[in-house]
Amino acid sequence: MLDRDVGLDIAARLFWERGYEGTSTADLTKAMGINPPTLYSMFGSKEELYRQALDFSIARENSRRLEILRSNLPVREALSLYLYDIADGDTQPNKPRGCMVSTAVLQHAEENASVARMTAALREASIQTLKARFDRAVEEGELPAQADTDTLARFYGAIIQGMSAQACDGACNARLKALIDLALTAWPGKRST
Amino acid sequence: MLDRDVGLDIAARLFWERGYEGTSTADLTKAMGINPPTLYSMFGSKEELYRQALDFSIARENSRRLEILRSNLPVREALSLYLYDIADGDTQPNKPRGCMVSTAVLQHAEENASVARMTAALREASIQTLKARFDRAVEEGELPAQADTDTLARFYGAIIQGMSAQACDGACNARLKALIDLALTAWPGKRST
DNA sequence: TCATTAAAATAGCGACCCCTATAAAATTGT
DNA sequence: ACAATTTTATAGGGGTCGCTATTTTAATGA
Repeated sequence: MLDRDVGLDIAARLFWERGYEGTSTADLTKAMGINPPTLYSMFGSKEELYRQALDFSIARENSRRLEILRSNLPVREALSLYLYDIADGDTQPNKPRGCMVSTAVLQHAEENASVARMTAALREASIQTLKARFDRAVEEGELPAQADTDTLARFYGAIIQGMSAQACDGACNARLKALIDLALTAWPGKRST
Repeated sequence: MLDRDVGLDIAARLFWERGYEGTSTADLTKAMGINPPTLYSMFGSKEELYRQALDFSIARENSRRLEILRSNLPVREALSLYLYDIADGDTQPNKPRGCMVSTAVLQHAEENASVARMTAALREASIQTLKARFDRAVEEGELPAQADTDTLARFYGAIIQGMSAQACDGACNARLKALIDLALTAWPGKRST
C-alpha cells in the first residue's frame, strides 16, 4: 500500500512542474504506481489531491522561512534571508523551476475557478505574513510609523512572483539574487549611492 | 466570412482569460461563430492561432509603449509611464485581468513545451527592450557607466510579472501603481527619505 | 482449510480533446 | 437558368479527460 506522504510528494512534484491543468490523473496514478480507484479512495478527487499536495509542500517549506521572519534579526536582514531562501527554492537542481504556488493557476478554464481561488488565497496569505513582519518592525521602531507596510508586502510579493516566472523561463540562482539585492534598495531609509 | 482580425481579437481575448491549456478549440469556434474546418483553414492549428493572436495583440499594444521608451523623456519618467501603462492594461474593465503574456504558460504539460518557449521568448524580448532603453540612458549620461542595466531590466520585468499575477488575483489599478512607485525608488541615484 | 474481508487491477462510463473527411448550401460565371 | 466553384455545416475518428462499477487477487480469521 502506498504511503500517503510519499504519494503527496510525488503529486506535488508533478503539479509543480506541469500545473494543475497540465497534470492528468493518469500522470498521477502512473507516477505513484497505483491504480485510479486507489487514488480516489486515498485523496478524493484531483482537486482535493492538489489541495493536499499544496498543504503538504507548504508545511514542509514554510517552517524554515517562518523561523527567519520570527527571529530577532533586523527586519531588513530577515527579509533578505527570506527572499534568498525563496530564490534557492526556485532554482533547485533536479526539481521543477519556480515556485509551486507563486505562479500557479493564474489563467485557467472556468471550471477550475475554485482551484484558482485556492492558489490566490495562498499567495495572499504569504503577503499577509510579510506584512505582519513589517508591522512588527513598525511597533519595534525599526520602521517609521507612517510606513506603508501593505504596499511593502505586496511589492516584495511581486518580486517573489516575478522571480518564480523568470525561474520558469530559465533564470539561474545568481540572477534572482541580483534581482533581490536591487529590490532591497527600495527598502525605506537613507541610501549611500 | 469571418474577418481575420476580428477572429484574432476574439481568440486573443479567450486565450488571455483562460490561458492556452484552458482554452479549447470548441471555445474558440463558438466564440468566433465559425465551424472547426474554418478555424483550421484560416489559422492552421490551435498553436498557430495562439501565436498569431499573441502577435496581433502585441502589435496593437506595444506601439504606444515603445513610443514612450523611444521618446526624449528622462529615462526614469519614461519608465514610470511605461509601467503605468502596463498597470492600466492589467486592470481594464470588461477585460481579463493581468497581462496576456507576462504570466502565460509558466507551468505546462510536456506536450506544450513549444508554446511555453514562445511566451518565454516574448517575455525575454520585453526585458531586452527595457535593457536597450537603459543602455541608451548610460550612453546619454543619464545613468552611470557602471550601472547594471541587465539586472535593472530584469528587476522591472519582475515587477511587470508580479503586477500581472496580482491583477489576476484581483488587485486594483491603484494597488499596482503604488507598487510601481515603490519599485521606482530602487532606481539608481540619491534619495531624499 | 476454507470462508470472509480487504486490496488491487481491469474495464469502461460519458464527456471532451484536436482535428478532418465528407456532405450540404451558397455563390459565382456563362 | 444551369453548371462549376467556393464556402459552410455536419458528422465523426482516434485519443484522452476525470472518475467509478465490477472483477480479480491477496490477506485475514476461525
